[in-house]
Amino acid sequence: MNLPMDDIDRKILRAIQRDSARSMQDLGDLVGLSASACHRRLKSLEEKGYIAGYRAMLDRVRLGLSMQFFIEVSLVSQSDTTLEAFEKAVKTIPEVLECHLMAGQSDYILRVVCEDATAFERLHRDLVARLPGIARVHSNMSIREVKSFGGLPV
Amino acid sequence: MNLPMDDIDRKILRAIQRDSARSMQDLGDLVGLSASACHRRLKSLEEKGYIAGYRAMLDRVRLGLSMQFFIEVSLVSQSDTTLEAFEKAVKTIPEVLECHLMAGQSDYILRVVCEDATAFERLHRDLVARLPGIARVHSNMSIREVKSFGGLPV
DNA sequence: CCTGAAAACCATAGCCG
DNA sequence: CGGCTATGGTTTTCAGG
Repeated sequence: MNLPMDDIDRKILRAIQRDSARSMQDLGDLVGLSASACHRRLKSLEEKGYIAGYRAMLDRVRLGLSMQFFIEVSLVSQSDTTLEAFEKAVKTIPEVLECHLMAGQSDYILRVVCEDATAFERLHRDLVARLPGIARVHSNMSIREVKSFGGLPV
Repeated sequence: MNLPMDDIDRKILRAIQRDSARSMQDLGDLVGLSASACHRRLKSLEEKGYIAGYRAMLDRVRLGLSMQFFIEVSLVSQSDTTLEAFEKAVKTIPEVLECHLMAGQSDYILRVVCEDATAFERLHRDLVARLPGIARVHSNMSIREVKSFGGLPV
């Protein structure tokens, strides 16, 4: 169940994490297999849990979400209740795309997006108002996505 | 071409960014449309550039990439040549999933993944060796993904 | 702009090397 | 395990409201 992944499996994973809209025929051609053999491999990889799902990637800028921030948040305490309350609240805010609990000082890093400066002011106020237990907030704006997520190294 | 996006379009985008493997029939049912009408809407959204692509999301932990870092990098200078050399090099390192040029001090934030502490030591040395113009590096480890990317707010 | 049916296409299972 | 073939389902197109 675990390790038996060969070069063809890796090729399949590499291919579909860049573009999952290909036909089995095309995918097979790409990795050097017939469509049916390729399909069998893919199903097996899915069953073994290597594939978490299939999604459409939307164009952030096209949707008007041109600003992106990494916001560092420190909490007033690191008690379980404080952390749990914060984490529960953070999950309900759509502009917060991701939230990571960081090693070191029990800080969080949030990745947020919004339309423009006005929207960010609103969002910032909203975050401070709705997230409980905040001690410090520091916003870092991304000027440019130099390298965008293009898949895991497999 | 730009604004005419109604509630059904948004429902379609919300649905496919969570799961793009549904049939047109199911997607149509979900948004209250026949398969053909839904298909026409989807094609139109693609043509208008709202959809950047379709991808398989791989399971990071299942692939053994259990560690994740946000690495802050400062460069020795902010001349165009320094920045360009750094950015070109950063794109070639597979473990660097993303790289952002940050506002403020011409710093970068890199999101990197790796297997374990040993792999991180290797990767860290590799980064310092291969990325030109580095003045300072500070690695922040994510202990836990509190909220994982689940799509843009649309 | 939608629905519903027809046509083209594709995923998928069975069977044999 | 992989290839080939057949079939059922899905996407995609088209006629009509």
